[in-house]
Amino acid sequence: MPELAEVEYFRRQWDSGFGSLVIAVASHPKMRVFRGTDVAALQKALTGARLLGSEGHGKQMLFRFSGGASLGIHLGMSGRLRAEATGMSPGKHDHLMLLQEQRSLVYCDPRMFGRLRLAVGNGVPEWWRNLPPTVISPAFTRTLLAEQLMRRRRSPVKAALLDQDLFPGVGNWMADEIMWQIKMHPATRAGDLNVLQQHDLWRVSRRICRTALKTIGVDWSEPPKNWLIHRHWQKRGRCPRDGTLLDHGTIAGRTTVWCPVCQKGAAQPG
DNA sequence: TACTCTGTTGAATA
DNA sequence: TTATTCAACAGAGT
Repeated sequence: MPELAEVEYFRRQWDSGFGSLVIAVASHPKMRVFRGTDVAALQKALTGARLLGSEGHGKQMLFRFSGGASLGIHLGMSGRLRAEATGMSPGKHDHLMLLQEQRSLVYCDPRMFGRLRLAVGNGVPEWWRNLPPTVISPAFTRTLLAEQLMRRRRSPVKAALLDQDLFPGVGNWMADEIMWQIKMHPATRAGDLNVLQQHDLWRVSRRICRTALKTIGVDWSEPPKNWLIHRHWQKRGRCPRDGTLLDHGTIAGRTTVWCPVCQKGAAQPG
């Protein structure tokens, strides 16, 4: 589920815990989500610490605690965050629970492709430094995009959209949404875009990120009715623009949906 | 039963 | 060597 806006929504689910102490930490310490992380150290660092705030960057999140500890969370394919009333015991997939006086902050992840990590001491964690510019930031310039498209000139544009170093936070549905809104076949080679197409990609990807953050990211409300996302997982979905039966296939290793009429003109996959 | 999946990684391949 | 594709991870839903 979680792409840019979904991650932002889940990050806010822990806002109610800001300013409160973590009384105890419950975990499933042997689960895959803790790979590479010392769970005992994590429990020790967070127990008795106060949750100060959080930041998001693409699909990554950082939660800051008093005493200098930072908890990094990536939701993977099926991770979620929620706040529960106190007294709940962890469910099968609730791999980390931060117990506070008024609530419990829960990380749940059935498939465990997500990841939890800890940094202690003051300063920015090593894994939170040198992050690429977010799509909606001023540093995400047309020039930067053009350079990166040229570097990956032989790969499909869809693969470039899924590259977290270039479009942090963009995932499968957002990539398909962007390609559909700019009316370009997702298998188009990155190096084949002319200047106008590059500009379209830049402008539309920023607009889609902003709009998704304002809807899904705030309260899980629906993005605009005419977006492709609403037809994306329908078995026989039709293009919101022209009603054509949507085509689907695997591009850049991922399920991809596109309209064969308004997104034609590029090389076919395979 | 068999096949799907909104993600990332490291190995295999071109 | 460099860039891209693929299999693996693990569980739930169809």
